[in-house]
Amino acid sequence: MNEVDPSTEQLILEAARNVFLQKGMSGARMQDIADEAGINKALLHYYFRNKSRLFEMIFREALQKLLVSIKDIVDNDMSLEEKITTICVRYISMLSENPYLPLFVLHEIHQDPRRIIQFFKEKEIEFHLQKFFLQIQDSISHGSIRQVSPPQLMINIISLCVFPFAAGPLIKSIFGIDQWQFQMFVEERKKQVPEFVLAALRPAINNPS
Amino acid sequence: MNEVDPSTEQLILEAARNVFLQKGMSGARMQDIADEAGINKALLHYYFRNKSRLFEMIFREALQKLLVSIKDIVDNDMSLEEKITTICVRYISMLSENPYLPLFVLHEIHQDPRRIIQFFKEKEIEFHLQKFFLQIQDSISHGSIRQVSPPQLMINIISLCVFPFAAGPLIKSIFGIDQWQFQMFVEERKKQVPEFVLAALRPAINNPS
DNA sequence: ATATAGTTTAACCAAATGGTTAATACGGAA
DNA sequence: TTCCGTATTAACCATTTGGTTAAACTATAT
Repeated sequence: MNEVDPSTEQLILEAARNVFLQKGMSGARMQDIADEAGINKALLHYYFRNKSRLFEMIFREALQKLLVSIKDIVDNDMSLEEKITTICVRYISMLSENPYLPLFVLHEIHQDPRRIIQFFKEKEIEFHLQKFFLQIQDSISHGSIRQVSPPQLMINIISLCVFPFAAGPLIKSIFGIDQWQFQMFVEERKKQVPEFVLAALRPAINNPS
Repeated sequence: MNEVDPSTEQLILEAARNVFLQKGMSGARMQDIADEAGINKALLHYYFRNKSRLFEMIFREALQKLLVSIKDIVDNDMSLEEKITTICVRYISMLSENPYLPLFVLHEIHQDPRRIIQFFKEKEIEFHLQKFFLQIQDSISHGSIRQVSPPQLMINIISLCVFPFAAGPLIKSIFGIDQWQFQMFVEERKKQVPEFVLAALRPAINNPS
């Protein structure tokens, strides 16, 4: 009796996830979510007080998936080269299964940047970031990669992984390809992007002084 | 009498631009736009039949600015290296002055991908694209850059230029920097990105067989 | 069986929102 | 001055939308 039937709650969350990720907070209608879940609209308010709360659940979950998976990948003892390759491959894979994640999160953060403030207090993103930056600096000092600003490099890597998903429909349209060909294109990037980044980091040919 | 007072129409478009770029189609309220323009809500409907039409104007204009500036840059007789550098510098500059453009356009295309179909019929994007791809192929054959898929390379370049703007608020938050420092960061990218791309394209050191 | 607690629904409500209308202000032509 | 067409507004309307309520349903324990 005191136990909540998880299936309904999960059903709603699943439906909300679909609708919110597709239409965003302002574009989503509670009725849409109810329909998608095959339940009455009032039931949404029974489980989740209001639209904002329901949205919050989905947004946090999405932000989590988007940021924490980076943290997890970065936070281990691989070499920089291995790490970069792993980030790209795993991150592109994750996004292939959640292609709407980036645009959704970016759009909602843009709507209200306060949405992230609290988040970073909890997780220790900055800490893990610092460690990664140090590793980059070490590789530079060591001469194994060429001089580059760690934050710039990091944004470069993220850009190359994430942007194609945010721009999915545009890319399909420009290249005149369908969903399936797009997936091939993205699959190809799992090889291309790490190659590209590592090539960009290779120290220039020694000047023969 | 027959002449429309341009100032009011422009005033509305300016206001609509601000509001739509900030909040998107579904998040924008006609009242917001009227307020922003300092006029009555009915006047919006007098000049532009309805919300969709007004939105269409702004969206087309935005898409135009985002895509045509690429075309213009790509369509000249520079060397590939010059062209890449020019694209990055000019495109990042343009986006610095229109930072909301990417997220707005990407989000609205995602909402309704049909919005682009018509657009590509008019412009000859594909044609210019083909020319650019051929130039890349030539450079590869010529051995002046290493083997790389032209579409992948193109998406790489666009990603590196555009993504930081789509992720502006997120980047500020992660790095704990303010608007001004972010602008510095972006300014720095005008150098970093072309450097990065050209380094990635430099042919590998000859294998000494 | 029936009381009880959690679950689900149909019907309803108030506010927000896109859009309309009729009346008014304005500015130049006659 | 007096028209007359354009520009502008206040008031209004219909629909949508987030949210509420009270009743009905379900299952379990006694």
